[in-house]
Amino acid sequence: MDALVDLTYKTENNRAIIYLYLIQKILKDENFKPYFYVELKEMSNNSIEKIKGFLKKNGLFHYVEDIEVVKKQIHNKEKEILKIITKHPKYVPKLRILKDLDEVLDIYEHDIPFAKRYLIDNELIPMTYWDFEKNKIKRKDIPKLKAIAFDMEVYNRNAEPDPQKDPILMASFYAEDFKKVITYKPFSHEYVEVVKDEKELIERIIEILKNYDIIYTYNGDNFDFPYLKKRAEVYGIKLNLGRDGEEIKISKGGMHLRSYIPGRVHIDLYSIARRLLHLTKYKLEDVALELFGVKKLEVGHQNIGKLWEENDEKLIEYSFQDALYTFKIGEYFLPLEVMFSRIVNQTLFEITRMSSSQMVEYLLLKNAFKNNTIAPNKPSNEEYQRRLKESYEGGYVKEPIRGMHESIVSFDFKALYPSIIISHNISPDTIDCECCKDESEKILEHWFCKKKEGLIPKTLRNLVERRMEIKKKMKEKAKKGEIDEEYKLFDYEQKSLKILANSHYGYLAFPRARWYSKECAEVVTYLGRKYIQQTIKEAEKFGFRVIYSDTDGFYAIWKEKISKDELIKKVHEFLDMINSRLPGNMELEFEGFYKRGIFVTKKRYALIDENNKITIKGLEFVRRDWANIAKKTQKAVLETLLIEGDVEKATKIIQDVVDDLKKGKVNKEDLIIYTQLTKDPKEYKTTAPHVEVAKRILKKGGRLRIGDVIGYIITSGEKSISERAKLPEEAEDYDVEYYIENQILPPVLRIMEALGVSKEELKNFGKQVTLDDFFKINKKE
DNA sequence: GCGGACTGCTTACCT
DNA sequence: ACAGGTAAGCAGTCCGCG
Repeated sequence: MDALVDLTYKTENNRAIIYLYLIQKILKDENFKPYFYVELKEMSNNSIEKIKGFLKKNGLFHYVEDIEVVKKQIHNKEKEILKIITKHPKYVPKLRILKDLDEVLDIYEHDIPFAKRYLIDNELIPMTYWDFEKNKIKRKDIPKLKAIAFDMEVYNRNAEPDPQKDPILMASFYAEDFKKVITYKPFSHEYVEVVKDEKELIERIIEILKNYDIIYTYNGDNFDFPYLKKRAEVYGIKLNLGRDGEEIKISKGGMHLRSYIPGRVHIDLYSIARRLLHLTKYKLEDVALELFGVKKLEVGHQNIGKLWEENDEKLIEYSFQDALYTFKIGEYFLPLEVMFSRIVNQTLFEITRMSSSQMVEYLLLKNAFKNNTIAPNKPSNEEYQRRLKESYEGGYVKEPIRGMHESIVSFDFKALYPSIIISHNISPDTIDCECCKDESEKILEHWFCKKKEGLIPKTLRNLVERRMEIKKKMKEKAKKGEIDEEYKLFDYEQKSLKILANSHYGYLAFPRARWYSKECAEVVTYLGRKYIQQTIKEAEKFGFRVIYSDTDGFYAIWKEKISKDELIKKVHEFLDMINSRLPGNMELEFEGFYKRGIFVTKKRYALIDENNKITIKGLEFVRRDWANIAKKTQKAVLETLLIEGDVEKATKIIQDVVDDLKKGKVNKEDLIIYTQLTKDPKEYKTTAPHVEVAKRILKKGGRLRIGDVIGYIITSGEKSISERAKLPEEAEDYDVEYYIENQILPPVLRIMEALGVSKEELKNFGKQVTLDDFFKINKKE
């Protein structure tokens, strides 16, 4: 029983050999050859001879192993093209020059990495117990792999650690069978292992990591492994961590680094957490708190050197917890990533570093290969720039009826865009086809092939059908009370299928996509708007009052007072009517019932259900760029209004917070405003608080990366807000007026105003509780 | 010269 | 580095005003 864990290729005798790393052994495939396609203006022996002549003349012919004529689907037609098979992947870039020949129209699939190509062309599913004789799945459970979490602490002297000078202090490990902090200074802690010096530490790290299949890190791609490598170089040690003794490969993947260990799976959880969670900050402790509700011990990077010198055991505990929670987070994300790896058919290492558009693209490449279809090329830079400028209309958003509503029901379309794409066969290879030109019905001047299913609808239909099957199995299991391991795996699988299905529409309009089609994306949103608007019209006709709608769903109340049971009955009558009219697999669903809801503006509202569960959308409470004190106050006000409808009490809450702020009774942490740095501080055209803070951090020699989230406090003074923004550790006070006028009051006042509480009324409430500053604001408008 | 209105840039959200 | 639609803050500029 074995499974494919990783795959790469190596060069032996100038030949590329595919290495398949299974759990038990390593297999080699020496027969798979790199290739790409050449489309000729005219397929003829003469043209082929000219190409060969050109290659010979330019000393390129020895790169070519063979040239075949193959029949492929290209530009929606079957056509003979050349398949140029080369002796090594590195020759493919050199042979791209063929593109410029007179005889050649274009070249294709010349930029697909060789190991990925192997998985596209071969039926082999990674991370699955596989029958290598019969070439099929043996079992669906996740292969048992030995996993370890790894983390290092590094000396620092009030600045970024410098790998030329600053040593690694300790390494922590967490695995089921190995929990240790290894260092070279005596510390007393149950998990400490002491070695002689840093050199021995590095050797020990290598020795330990070589026992595991999966290595979890938190930012290991960009920090731990590159740093370890540089320190190892200082001692002349090679990081031969690979299964076959290969060295770790640290390469640039776009703006970031990636640390690849052949034959093992290095999973960096930082990028995964950023992709799959939705948090204010993404430090290890933030993620641990979110996922497990535990407060991890924190020491702050700048204190590590000091703690080390003081021999403080806290450092050991901190380091140990880093490894422990990295492991836990790894376990948490692994199943979903395994499902992506299986569905997209790429290795776990690659999958954990792919964006959703990349996953969609590799899935489409796989399906295109199965359909004998040539993949379109990635856009040139000019084409990319052209695409960037293209825009089109998106989803429909209805202006909400502002204020409080009671007994609200919500409806939404089940997977609106995927179902539109499938039902209307919308795809770059079906749009405006020659064969259906005289098709009577046109959508935005376009039509879609009626004879052949497009690549994207076909791929989507496969995802949707697989998901429905799994959901069915899950239902059966749940009925039998079998909420077991298999059930949980089904759940991960259906989740990953859903995520992939939902990514296809965005991919169509992604300017770097191979299968880009603005026209297709435009038709999808057009039909989406049409369906939701028609459904809203029908709902109104039926007797609902639609309060608000956004893209694929809407909130409604019944036109007159009725009981909840009657309302739910109306809901189902309406659904039956609508669904009987909808085409294909499109379906409107009942999403939920809410006792009350406050609608403020488009994309900003709050609801409460029968269990007093509150849902808040778009309001400041859910935004990271507001101080916690402002968010907490808004939440308290919303709760009071939604549960009790008591405006006066809400006013009192606000007054109390204002008083606390004035008295300086508010926690510093509650005053921090978090804002993401989205570009290099130099690039900003405007002055903004977080940018000013970022510039100061850099001036002091601190490290900042694009994408980092900066926390700051507005301190008192006369200058602009940006100039008064300070890092929490350097802020000595806070600007009371700023926090009252710019943080606390705007979010709560917007809600009060939505309820029609006039400024006059607020003033009166204020007088009763002797508010003073509260009214200053009201005066403002 | 002043204050409010308006604009551009920016962020983070919703679907 | 999947899309468009949207609200809102801050900084800077415009505009009216005897």
